[in-house]
Amino acid sequence: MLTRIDDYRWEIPITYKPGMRVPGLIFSDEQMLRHIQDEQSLEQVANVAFLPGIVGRSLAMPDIHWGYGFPIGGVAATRVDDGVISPGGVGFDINCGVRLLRTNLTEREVKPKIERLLADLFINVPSGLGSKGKIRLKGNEIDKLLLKGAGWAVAAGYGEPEDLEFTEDHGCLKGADPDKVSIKAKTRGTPQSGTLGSGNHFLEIQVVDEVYDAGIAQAFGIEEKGQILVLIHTGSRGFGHQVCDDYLKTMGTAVRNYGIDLPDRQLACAPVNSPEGQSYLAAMACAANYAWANRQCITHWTRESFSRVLGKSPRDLGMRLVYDVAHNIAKIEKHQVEGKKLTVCVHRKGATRAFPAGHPDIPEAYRKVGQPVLIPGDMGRYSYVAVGTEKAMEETFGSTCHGAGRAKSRSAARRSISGADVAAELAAKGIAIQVANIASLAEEAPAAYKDVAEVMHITDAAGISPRVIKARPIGVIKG
DNA sequence: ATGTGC
Repeated sequence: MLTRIDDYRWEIPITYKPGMRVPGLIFSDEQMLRHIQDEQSLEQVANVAFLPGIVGRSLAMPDIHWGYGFPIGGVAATRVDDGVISPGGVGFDINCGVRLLRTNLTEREVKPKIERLLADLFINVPSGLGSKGKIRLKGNEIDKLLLKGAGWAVAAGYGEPEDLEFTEDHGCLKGADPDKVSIKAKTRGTPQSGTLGSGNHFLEIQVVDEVYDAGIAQAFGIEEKGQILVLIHTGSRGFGHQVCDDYLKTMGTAVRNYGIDLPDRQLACAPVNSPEGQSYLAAMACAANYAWANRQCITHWTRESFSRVLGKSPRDLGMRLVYDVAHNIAKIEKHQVEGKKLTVCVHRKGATRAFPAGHPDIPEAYRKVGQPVLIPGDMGRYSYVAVGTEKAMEETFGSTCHGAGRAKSRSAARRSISGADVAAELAAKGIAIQVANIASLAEEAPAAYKDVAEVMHITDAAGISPRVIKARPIGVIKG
């Protein structure tokens, strides 16, 4: 099924399955391929290549694993003129993403207070499955949040206007239309705004452990080993899930109405320019904005807790936002395809935008170095900051990986790993934890994930997102 | 990921 192009690129030829419109391209190496060879995820890469209007290649990042329709770690660009949009190419957790804060603090200052800090954060940042937040949205306030995203949160007193400058799309995707969102989605979303959620969502206090490119790190506000960072990983909670659910039904009907031929029902889609396609994009933008508002509120409470426990103002603590980037989203972007500038719908599902230096869509302060790419690992090992490149623009529509990728399913992890053992392992490594649900400790165990260092080795060597720094956790909040 | 499920 796979043809080796070079050490880090593997092709699924267009002839693999009749109906593929473009070849598949997987960024991986021999070692990583052993993890995925027997899974259905490669079949999903081939299936995505059937989508009407797909251009370039059906792409997969090194952290690819099986998902709904599209693989997680999949990227596909479709022509806006005559191509389709597919909710399965975005995922259930619309605008699941990562946000990184820098601080002036060092490990030495924080370590003695880590337990108090975690305890304060755990109370201040609502977390856990089905958890409700402390924001009370009344009347049509939810619609304003859906229209304005992170800007709503800042206007409501959660964070600083400067935060928006360092958020992808300033934390607000254009074209959001709350009228395209079901009452059910709004009902689920209203009490959950400003909550971390569960599963692999987390808030981590980390220490800079290795610096690969001091110049770029410096531009991002990361100065040295030992510096404290905060990484926040969450999405659009039940709201985005409901939006996805609603539109999968709509798209199921659209596939029949427009006579779209697909190898898998889960790839349900509609022409980008159809009423169904446009409605999904408008609802998806609402969910993206919900997630950005969510991460913005959590940022505010994080600053509050640090300030309270360390007895300094957030400004003195230097808790500036490095960046906030989505890894489950579809975006209308212009890309060079076979020598021509084309407007495409880039589906990034478990894939991070990685725009190069000079791109107008990245913050002015980073224009000379490129977009920060935030890659969470697992709670026992490390996470990375990388940077977007021109090569990513050429080869992957400006995209890269999004994390470690699971090595064991949730159920397999529960069967083979004990939560108590994980707690002991983390304690032995000096990593403090606060968990809403003890069962999630086994599911989220380091052993349930692949080594994110292997993933980053590939994206670095392939040139689509070179490493800038590595950070290790010293305190973890899990939903 | 998610009030784990039609």
